Amino acid sequence: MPSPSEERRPASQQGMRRQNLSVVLGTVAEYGPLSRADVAARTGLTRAAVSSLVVALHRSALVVELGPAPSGRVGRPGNALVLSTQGPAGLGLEVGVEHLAACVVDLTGQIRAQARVAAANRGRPAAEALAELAVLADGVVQQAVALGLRPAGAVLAVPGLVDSASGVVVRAANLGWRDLRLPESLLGLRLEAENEANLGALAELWKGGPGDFVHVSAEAGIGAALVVGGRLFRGARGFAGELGHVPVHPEGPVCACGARGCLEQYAGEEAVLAAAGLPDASGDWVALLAKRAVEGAAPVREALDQAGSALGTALAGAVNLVDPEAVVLGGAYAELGEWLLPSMRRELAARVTVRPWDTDALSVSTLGRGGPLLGAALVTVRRILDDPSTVGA
Amino acid sequence: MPSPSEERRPASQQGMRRQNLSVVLGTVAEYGPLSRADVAARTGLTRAAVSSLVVALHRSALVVELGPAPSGRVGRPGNALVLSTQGPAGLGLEVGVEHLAACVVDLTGQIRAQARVAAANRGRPAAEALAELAVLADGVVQQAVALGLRPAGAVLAVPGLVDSASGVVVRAANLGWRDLRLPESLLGLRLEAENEANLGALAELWKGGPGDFVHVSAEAGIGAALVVGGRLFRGARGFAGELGHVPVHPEGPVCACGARGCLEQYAGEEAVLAAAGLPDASGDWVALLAKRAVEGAAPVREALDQAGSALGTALAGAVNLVDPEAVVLGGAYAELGEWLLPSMRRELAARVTVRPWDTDALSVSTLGRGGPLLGAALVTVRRILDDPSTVGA
DNA sequence: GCTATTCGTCATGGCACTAAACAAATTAGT
DNA sequence: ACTAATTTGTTTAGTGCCATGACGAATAGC
Repeated sequence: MPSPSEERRPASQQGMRRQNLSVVLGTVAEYGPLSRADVAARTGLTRAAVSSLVVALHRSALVVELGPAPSGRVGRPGNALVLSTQGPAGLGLEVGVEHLAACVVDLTGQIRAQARVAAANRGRPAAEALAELAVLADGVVQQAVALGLRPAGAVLAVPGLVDSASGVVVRAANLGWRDLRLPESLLGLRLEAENEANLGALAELWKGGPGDFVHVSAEAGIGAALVVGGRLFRGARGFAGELGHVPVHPEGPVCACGARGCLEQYAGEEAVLAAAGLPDASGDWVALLAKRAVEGAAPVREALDQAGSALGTALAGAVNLVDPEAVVLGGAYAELGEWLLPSMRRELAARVTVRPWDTDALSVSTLGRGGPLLGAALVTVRRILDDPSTVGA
Repeated sequence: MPSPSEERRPASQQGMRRQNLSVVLGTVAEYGPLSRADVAARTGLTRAAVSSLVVALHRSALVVELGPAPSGRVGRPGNALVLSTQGPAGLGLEVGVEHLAACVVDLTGQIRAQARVAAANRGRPAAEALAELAVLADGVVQQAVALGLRPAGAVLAVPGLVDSASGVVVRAANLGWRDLRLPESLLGLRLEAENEANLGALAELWKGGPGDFVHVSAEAGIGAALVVGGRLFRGARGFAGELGHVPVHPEGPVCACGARGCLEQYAGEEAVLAAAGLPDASGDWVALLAKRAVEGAAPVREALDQAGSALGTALAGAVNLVDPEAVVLGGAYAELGEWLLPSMRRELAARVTVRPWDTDALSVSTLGRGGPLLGAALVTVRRILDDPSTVGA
């Protein structure tokens, strides 16, 4: 009794066309300026087929020709194709506890317009925050339009749990949001929400990271986004990546979640601040910790070392289970990497023993706090690259 | 700079044909006897297209017609199609520490021929074991051929690490195998090797389990196969699922792997036997433990309860990370489920708190020790169902 | 200037599916 | 019992997409 594998969709000629459009566009995107003949050679399609596909991509403003350029080689020079920097684009939005942000990214992944404002969103009515965000976004979109870009979709990064099927924000504790259904569109664009840690991981992936990694992101809670085979792994119900509640010391202190010895009890915001002797810190506590650590405050450094140790232990379990190519420290903790990494590496080296483990496989995200917003904008861009046929002429 | 997603293969008309063959065959496989019109309705293909595809599938002996049967409804009755039980089949092989086994499974997943012999394979030269296995397999294949079946591939279940890219058995400690390259073919069939725990999980999946689960399998070490979206998840290097070396008590006893407090130190064979007061047990230690537990031996029950507790703690971490639909206890420990489950459930309930967790989501495999062998045979069958075009006329 | 080479396009053909018509086989109704 | 209606499976024509091969265009080397 063979089981239902995936959805069983028949292949059609249109599907074939769709896929080949994506193949050509993806090849151009990945391997820089390429002539039609280059694309044909790389993909296995014929030059004739590539030509026909390029016509369609050109009509949708997805690729542009650079014009014939002397190649130095014998023969007629090719007409190089590149991704259009004036075509469809992605709009990324972010609601943080203390800020709002928006940006537009073109097909090449470059940020072309952005804006950010401080805002006290903790406990603020969602509608109010979203209204202010819409104004911010409108300005960014107008800048982008002036540059010849045409945003094709909007994705909102939320610091909380998002049900990816329904798009409902199940809860975002730091904002006080609960079971919030977002409007379906914003500025005439389809609007989607996604967890910010996931988006940070996607940004990391799409900006050249490896195809399999664990992206640790500590903001409010401690989350881990799993990227598997170039895709974000959401789990059966979309709750994958709750690294913060992996048991580290099974008999440890009781966590807010009810269990004992969760990672958050050792490496969460509250725990670290308490250990550092700054239990009442508020605002940008990460920057505060970094500042004190730079200054050489021993208790702070000690606290971060302990937190890194706990993180490393939990991650060792994750690495043993999931066998990722790399582990990336992102989100707010990226800025504390200097003090967290040594003990994290120590634990990983000691506990990942059954397979080869390179300490350099643990690294700090280069995107910093901008990751989620960038990832949000890139969702739309990647969707276009994956299926160019959705873009109208 | 968009990143390389997957391999970028152009779609061709042959590819379209391949996929639609698979769609039709898969639909027939999943939804029982179906007329061409039924298949067309279910898949969205036209009746004409289905007819053409069925001709090809029939030629490859993959489907057979049952003949027109009165349907009770108005109109010409359909000619029901079912999977052939006389066509291509899969050969599964198994080398255990104390046995050899082989079986042939038809397209419907039914075991049609099997054999099993006791054999002392610990430390035995691999060539010798494989030679005996070949004899066993030959007999099974002859039975299958007499039933009209034609095995199309052989898969060997090995209690050890298999590099899935090269097919080399990196190490199988209990057999004493190390970096062993298996012959490319056996009885004229292409031969592949795969870890037995993975195959057990695949059998579970293909015999109707959910599409996302963690399959715990304790034989020599403790392994966990992750099934994600209906596929076995192997990790970046193929080493995913090392549940046995997830840290449970970070300061615990030193494990053979060099780390401290690995799960194996609490729920591995040695640890459990020692705790049960049977440190010198050998042979079928699982059966021995089960027997003593049934008899009511308190130290044995206590030892199993402790082991279950450690298993549950480690699994709680895994569930928090991976969010599976279910956890299945398979392999040798399946037979000890009665005594392991209560404490496992207790830990899971206490530590999986952030998401809903149903205690029934932890269950014991119904396949028992036959899982890996069945899974091995099913690999070939599934491959045919996934790409029927590989089957010659 | 001539040849060789490479690029992009055009014309032709093949393949796989859709669309529509048709023959076959059954039920329902008069 | 005969006709109408319905459903099945096949047949025929048509469409879309890619492969093949030929052609003009543009360049380097001689």
